[in-house]
Amino acid sequence: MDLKQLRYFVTVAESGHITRAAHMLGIQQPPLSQQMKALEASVGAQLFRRHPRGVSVTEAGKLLLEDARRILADVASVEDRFAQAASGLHGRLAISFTSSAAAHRFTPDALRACRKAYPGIDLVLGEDNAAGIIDSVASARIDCGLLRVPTSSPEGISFETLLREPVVVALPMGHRLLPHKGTSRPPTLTLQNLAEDGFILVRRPGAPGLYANLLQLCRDQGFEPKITAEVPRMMTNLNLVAAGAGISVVPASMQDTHRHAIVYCPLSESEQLDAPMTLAYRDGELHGPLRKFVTLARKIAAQPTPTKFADARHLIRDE
Amino acid sequence: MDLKQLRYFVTVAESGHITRAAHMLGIQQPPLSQQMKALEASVGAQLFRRHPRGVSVTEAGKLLLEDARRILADVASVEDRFAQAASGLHGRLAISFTSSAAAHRFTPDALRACRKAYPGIDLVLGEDNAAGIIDSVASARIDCGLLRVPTSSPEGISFETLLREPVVVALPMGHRLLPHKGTSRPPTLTLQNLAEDGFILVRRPGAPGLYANLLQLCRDQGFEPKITAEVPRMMTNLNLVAAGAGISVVPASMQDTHRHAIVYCPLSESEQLDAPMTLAYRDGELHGPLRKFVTLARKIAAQPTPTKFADARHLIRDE
DNA sequence: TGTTTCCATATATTTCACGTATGCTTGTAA
DNA sequence: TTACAAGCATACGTGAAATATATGGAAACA
Repeated sequence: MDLKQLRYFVTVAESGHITRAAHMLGIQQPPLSQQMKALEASVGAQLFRRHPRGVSVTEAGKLLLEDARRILADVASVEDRFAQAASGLHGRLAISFTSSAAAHRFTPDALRACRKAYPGIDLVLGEDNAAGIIDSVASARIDCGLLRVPTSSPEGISFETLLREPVVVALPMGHRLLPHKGTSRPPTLTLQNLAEDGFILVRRPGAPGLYANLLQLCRDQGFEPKITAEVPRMMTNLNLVAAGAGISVVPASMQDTHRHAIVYCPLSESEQLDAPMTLAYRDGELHGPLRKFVTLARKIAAQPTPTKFADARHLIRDE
Repeated sequence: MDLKQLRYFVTVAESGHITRAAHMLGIQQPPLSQQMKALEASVGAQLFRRHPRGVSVTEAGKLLLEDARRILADVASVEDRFAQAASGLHGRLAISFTSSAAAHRFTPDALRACRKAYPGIDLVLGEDNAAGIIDSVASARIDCGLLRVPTSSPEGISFETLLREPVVVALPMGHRLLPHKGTSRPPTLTLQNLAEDGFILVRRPGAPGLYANLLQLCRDQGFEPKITAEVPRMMTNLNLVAAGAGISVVPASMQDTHRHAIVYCPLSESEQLDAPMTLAYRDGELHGPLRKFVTLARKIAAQPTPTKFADARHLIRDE
C-alpha cells in the first residue's frame, strides 16, 4: 500500500472510470489498471467491479475509500503546514539578545519590522548574556541571537556581523578630563588619558569580548588598565558610572543613558574601538521564518542612516 | 513525500544514526542518506543535524516525527483491518435464501455451523424468491444466495450446485392413487398416473425453474399437465395440497410438512426429477467472509449423510 | 452489424531506488 | 602528531518497478 496507489484509487473511485481517471492523473490507462490490481492484491480484497462501461466500487472499496481520503487529507495537511513553514510566513521564531544589543535601535527596529512584515511569525524573545545566547543557539533552544562580541565560537554556529559602531568612553559628570562648562562638546580622549582611572567592565568568564579588545588596546599603549568592578551586563556599567564609581567604555548607541550624570566622549582616531552587532545562528538552518528574519535584519543593518523603520515593507523583496 | 520515506525517517530519527537505521531497515546507508535528503527537499526543511557521530532531529524534524508516526499508525491500522477482513474472520456477510432452500436442513445447518465456526462474521439473513435473490446478488445488495433452480443467469454471477435431492409428489390424503389403508408405504408413481390431476406450481415469470423442468418431463411423456394454481412460494403449494386443491411436486426435504394431510410419493426410477440446492455469488468476489462461508457450505453439502452438524469444527481446515 | 467505449494483456522503455565503491570529516587512541 | 575508526556524503553501475505504446476483446449503442 502506497500513497500513490491511494491517490490513484480515490480518483478511479470518484470518476467511475479507469480511463478517465488516468487522464485526470496524467498517466495512461494500462499502468492505472495495473496499479489498481496491485492495490487489490495488497489489501486482499476486490475493490472494483469491472463493467463494460466503467467500474464501480465494491463494499470493500467503499471502506477503503473512506480510509484513503482520511489518510490523504492528513498527508496533505502535513505537507501544507510544512510548505507554509518553509515559506517562512508562518511558524515560531525564538530570538534572544544581550542587553547591549537591545540598547541599539537596530534591535527593536528589526523586531518591529519583522512583526509588521510577517504577522504569521510567532516571535519568542528573550534576553541573556552572550555566552548564554551562544549556548542556546548551539543546543537549538533558540533559532538565533543578537549580541556584540562572541565569547566563543562553537562549531556549527555562524556569526555574522550586521553592523559596526564606535565605542565611546563614559565619564561621570564632573570628571577631571571634562571642561567645567557643562554645555560644551565632550572632548576627544586617548586611552593614555585614562591610565589612572578605574574601569568598570562586563565580566568575561575566560572568553573574549569587548573587555578583551579594550585590554589589548591598553597594553598596546603601554599600560595595564585598573579594573575596579566587573558587572554582568553592560547596562550596569552605566549605572555605576552615573554613581561615580569609575569610568567605562560602551557602544555609541548607548550614549542616551543617564545623560544627566554621564558624559560620553569619543576616542581618538588612532585608537578607535569597534563594537559589532553580531547575529548568531546554526549553520545550514537558514530556513523558514529564520531565513525571512535574517534577510530582513541584513537589509535594515545595511541602511546607511537608520531612520524610521516603522514601515519596512519596501525592504521585503527577497526570494 | 512517501510512506516509505516516512518509515525510513522515523527509524532514523529514533535510532539517531543513518547507518544503524539502514541496518534495521535492511538496506545500505547511502540510499537511506539519499532518501532523507529527498524527504528534506520535499518538505522544504532540514530535518536532521549531521554530527560527526550520528544525527539529531531538528525542530522541524520533531514536528514531522509526530505527523509521520500518526500517519503510519493510521495506515497500519487500515492494513490490519483489511488483513483481518481478507482472512474472513471478521466482517459482514449478507445471505438470502428461498423458502424451499430454507426447508432443507442444509440451510440452517450451514448457517449454524458458520456462526459457530466464525463468530466474528456478522450474518445478515433474508428470505426472498429466486429472482429477487439473483437480482440482489447481481446488484451487490447481498453477498450470496441459496436457491433451488436459477430463474436467470446474468453475467458475472456464479451458480454452484451444492447438492441434489429427488423430487417427490405431494398428494392430499385420500387421493385416488393412494391405498385406503393409511399406514402403508406410499406407492411409487409415474407422471402418467398424474395426467388427470391439477398441479399447483410455483410461479415462473418467464424463466426456468423446477416448474419448467416438470413441464418438459410431462411433455416427454406425451401429455400437457393441467395447472390449477400458480403460487409465489413452494411452501404455499403444500398448504393448498393439504387443503385438497390439487397435487404438487416438491423437493424431498420438504416431506415433513403437513404429514397429517399430505402423502409424499417417490417418482419412478426413469422419471426421477432432481431438485438442486444452488449457491449464487458474484464472480471473483470469493474473498473474506464469503470465502469462508462457501468453503464451509461445500463441505457440509458433501457430507454423505447429513447427520448432526451442530459442531462443525472438524470441517474447518481450508486454506 | 458495425462502431464506440473501455478494460485487460503484452511488450518495450524509462525511471528510480538500491548496492558497491570511495572520499571526507571528526573524534579517539597510540 | 599520526594512525585508525565511525559515520555521512558522493559517484556510478544495476536491476526492478512504473510507465508508455500497441493490441485484443467484450459489451453497449446506433
